[in-house]
Amino acid sequence: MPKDRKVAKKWTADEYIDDLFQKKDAGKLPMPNPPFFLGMEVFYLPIGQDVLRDIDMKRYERLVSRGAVLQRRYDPTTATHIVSENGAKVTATRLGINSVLDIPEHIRTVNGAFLGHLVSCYGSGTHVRTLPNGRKDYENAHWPGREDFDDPKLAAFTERIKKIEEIPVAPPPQVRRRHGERRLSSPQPPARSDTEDEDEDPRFKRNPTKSRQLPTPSQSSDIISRSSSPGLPPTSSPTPYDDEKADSDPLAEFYSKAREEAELGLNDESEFVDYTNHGHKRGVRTITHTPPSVWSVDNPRPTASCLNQDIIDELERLHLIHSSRPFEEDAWRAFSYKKCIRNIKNHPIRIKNGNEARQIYGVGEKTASKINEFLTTGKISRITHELSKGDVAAVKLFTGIYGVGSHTAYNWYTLGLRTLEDVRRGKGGVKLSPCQETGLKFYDDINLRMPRAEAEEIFLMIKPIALAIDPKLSVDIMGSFRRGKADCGDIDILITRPIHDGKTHAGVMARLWAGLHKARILTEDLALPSNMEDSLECTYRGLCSLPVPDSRRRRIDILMLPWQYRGAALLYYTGDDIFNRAMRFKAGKMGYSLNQRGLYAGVVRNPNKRTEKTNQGNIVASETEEEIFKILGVPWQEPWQRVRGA
DNA sequence: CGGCCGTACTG
DNA sequence: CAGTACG
DNA sequence: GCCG
Repeated sequence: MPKDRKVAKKWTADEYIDDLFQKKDAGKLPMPNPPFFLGMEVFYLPIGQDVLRDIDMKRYERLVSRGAVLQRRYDPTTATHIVSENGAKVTATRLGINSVLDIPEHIRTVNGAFLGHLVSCYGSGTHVRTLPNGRKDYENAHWPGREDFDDPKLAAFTERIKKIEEIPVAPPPQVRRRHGERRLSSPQPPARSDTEDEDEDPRFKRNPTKSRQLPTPSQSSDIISRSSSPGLPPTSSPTPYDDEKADSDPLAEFYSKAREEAELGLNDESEFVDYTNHGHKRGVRTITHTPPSVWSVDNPRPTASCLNQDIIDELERLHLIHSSRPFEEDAWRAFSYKKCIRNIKNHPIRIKNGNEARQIYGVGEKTASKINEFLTTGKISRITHELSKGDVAAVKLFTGIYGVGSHTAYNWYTLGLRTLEDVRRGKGGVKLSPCQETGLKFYDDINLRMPRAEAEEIFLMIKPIALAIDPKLSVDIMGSFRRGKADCGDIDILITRPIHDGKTHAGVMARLWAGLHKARILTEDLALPSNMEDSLECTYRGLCSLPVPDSRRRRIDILMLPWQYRGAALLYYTGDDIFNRAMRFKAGKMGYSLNQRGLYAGVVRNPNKRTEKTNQGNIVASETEEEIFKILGVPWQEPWQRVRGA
């Protein structure tokens, strides 16, 4: 019984939620009116990992008794609200996402004070009429509305408010900062006002009392960020790096290393399969504070940190330079820089010199010395030199055209083309493929991300059209949408069909394609499946738009696959790409091969031709994502936790 | 020194 | 086949 | 460009 404080039962959140709903179902929970949380699905993130505070229990109860549904695990696809008293970084980490900015826009994020606020505003209901029989008439009642959750005093994360305001604004130009300069800290409104709330304990307002547990890197970086503007090092504040270092550095230092080493075939406590065959498993064991598993895919990565943002900006430039050049070596250099960037983003403490950078997995001698150059001189001469040539800018511009990669772009540059207008005019005699024509025509639209809501809206128009063709089709929206992202670069739809009645979805793609064009949802095709007519497995790529005036073109991919492959297909089509690579990499090291059709054992490859398979192998798993995770020894991760890239 | 994911569509 | 794209 |  939660009320018996004397008994002092320690409740975990899950237990308490279960208990609450049991009571509610049994009619034992008092249900005060009005039920103004009806329709809300809340993920409440209490402070501390295990034992609930009294205040949290009280709030849980209040939420449930007023009609809210509580999520045991965060699910962005159904959540309407997140309540968190934690800082942005801790919250992001515990939601399994990179940043609170990845929380879909429609989900309101509020702090714990919101409950008291709502109760005080609406506690007895506003405009609720009491009927003669004593019951209440809620017909014209005034419920807490959007504005209540937008109240800055109740907003959990000011950065989300900022983000919503910023949406129409174009991305800011990259500002060069010299060494030693800090970013302008934008005037941040106070994160929270110390409201006089009925049940607020001021001790818990700000500091996530880092409870007796080992500090995690994200926790410590959270504290750093809160001591000044979000995500930035304190200007001259009393939180010197050394203090942080003393407490989180030794662990933090090698988290990304551990994760990355993992990716490359070191070990995992639970599995402990000797993938490397090197025999000295102990070396890894000496790391006592590592997360339970060290494979990259096994642990949701901690929050991105902006501590080393200036360094990352420089590495991004190096990445851009090399990805602009159509040579294989450059492609791999770009690959390396991307890896560096990922790992440095995960590095929870400020890098002070090249030596420190060199300790980070993925940062080699060359990059470390470049970082050192940047930290001492404020610039990297190599970057200045390379960028002065002008090819990088042109290639970047041209590769923005769908269907134009670094080779084509670089050729055009060599031919003297510099602008999109040059391309349009066919300068230098360049000819565009049909798909590139479309890419050029809708250059701006294609390079723009769409709000999550629009992706959903388009999907909800497509789904019934598909189901009209065959009501038994399974039609899902995948990609960044399924990962719960607030905005989507494209719409990914996976279609398949159960086989248990002996029928198939053969020919559906052709009919759907026609139907979607007729409905004016599909506007242009980029790549048609080779055989839409009767294949069970095909890919469509194209553009679509909401069939209303002035709507933008959006990229859409439709993938069809046999039912048996559904799990592997979900896995593939959900991504993200880095997560997929890591899974495939791990599969490879374990002697499997993973693709969108399944996990295969015994695949033999031609040692000369990398992609060529001498032996197809036997399918081991493919019907569900879970079995694939299980066989690969990867702890289950929800789609929105599968984020490895930026 | 070789590997760095594995596949589908275009022309 | 090379080039580009997808997650 | 980094790693084994």
